[in-house]
Amino acid sequence: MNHFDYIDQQILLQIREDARKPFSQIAEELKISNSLVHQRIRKLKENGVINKAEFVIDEKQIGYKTKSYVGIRLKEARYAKSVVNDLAKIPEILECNYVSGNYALFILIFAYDNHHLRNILYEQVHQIDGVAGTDSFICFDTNFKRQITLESLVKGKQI
Amino acid sequence: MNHFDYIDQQILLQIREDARKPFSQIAEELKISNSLVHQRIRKLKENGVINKAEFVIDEKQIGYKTKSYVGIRLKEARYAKSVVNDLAKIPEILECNYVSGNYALFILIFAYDNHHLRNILYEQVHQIDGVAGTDSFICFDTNFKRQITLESLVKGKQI
DNA sequence: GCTGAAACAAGTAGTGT
DNA sequence: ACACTACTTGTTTCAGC
Repeated sequence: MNHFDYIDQQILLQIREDARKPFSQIAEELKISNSLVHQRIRKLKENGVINKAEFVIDEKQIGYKTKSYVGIRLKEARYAKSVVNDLAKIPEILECNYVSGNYALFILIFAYDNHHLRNILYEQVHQIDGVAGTDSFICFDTNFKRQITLESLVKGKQI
Repeated sequence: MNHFDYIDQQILLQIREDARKPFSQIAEELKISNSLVHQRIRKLKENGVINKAEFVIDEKQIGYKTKSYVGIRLKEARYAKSVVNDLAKIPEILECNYVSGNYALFILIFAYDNHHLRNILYEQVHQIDGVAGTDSFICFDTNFKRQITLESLVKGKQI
């Protein structure tokens, strides 16, 4: 487990909201040198706390209007690995997890519309060897979507 | 619906993978001026296609080991709005959607461990007025997690 | 572990085609 | 819609505390 101090926490809070924020500006606000900001960010990368900076694309704006979570049941548990492999080939599936409960796998799909979603499920997912059935949870609206809190992050003294 | 050309597509492909990639470098690779890169990105922002750049934080590295999707059933549909309001106050809930199917709401929770998850569900979520019950889909492993494909984005000629 | 200065690279804005 | 130039700003490295 990593150790974070107040500076690390503050840097993380800022860059996760704006990955293009100038390091020099962060330095100014925290009243530290910009080389220190640089150093800390390098260490956070080395420790795998942050990996990459991404511009967030609004899926709706580029035509993907239907978002749906889908639970997948398998004929037998041993199919899991090969099913995951086949699911990975479908570009509209953005996330795939092994889960507890009624389903073996739980995936996230973005499709152009409901019809497109239906096609992906019936013509692609259901054709995969080992898939017994699926249940869809189509998202009518996303009420909120946010990043994890960092308030509890600082183990040391907060200056 | 927006119109995208080859340049827009290429810029999006690059900055969504590395939001800190110098615009001048993108310009060089696409053999255009860096002011054009700048212009295009400004337009993509104006159109809401991209909104912000975020550094991706690895939740596991900062102590959140348990990821779980949770379906929520309500006593009556009319509770939906106030329940969403109360869910938003729980910081470990990172996403909340209205969905079709067996559940009214579908949320994503990150907790320190299974015990912490149990506490959040029993002591917080289940106490909310209108919540009838929940089903948890704890993620044992995330096989993949990726961004949407942009191959189909270009409506015009690809040079 | 941190700062400060200096060399270098990138972002920005205005002008012209 | 795009490129070019001049100007401003940010990044990065390294010697020194």
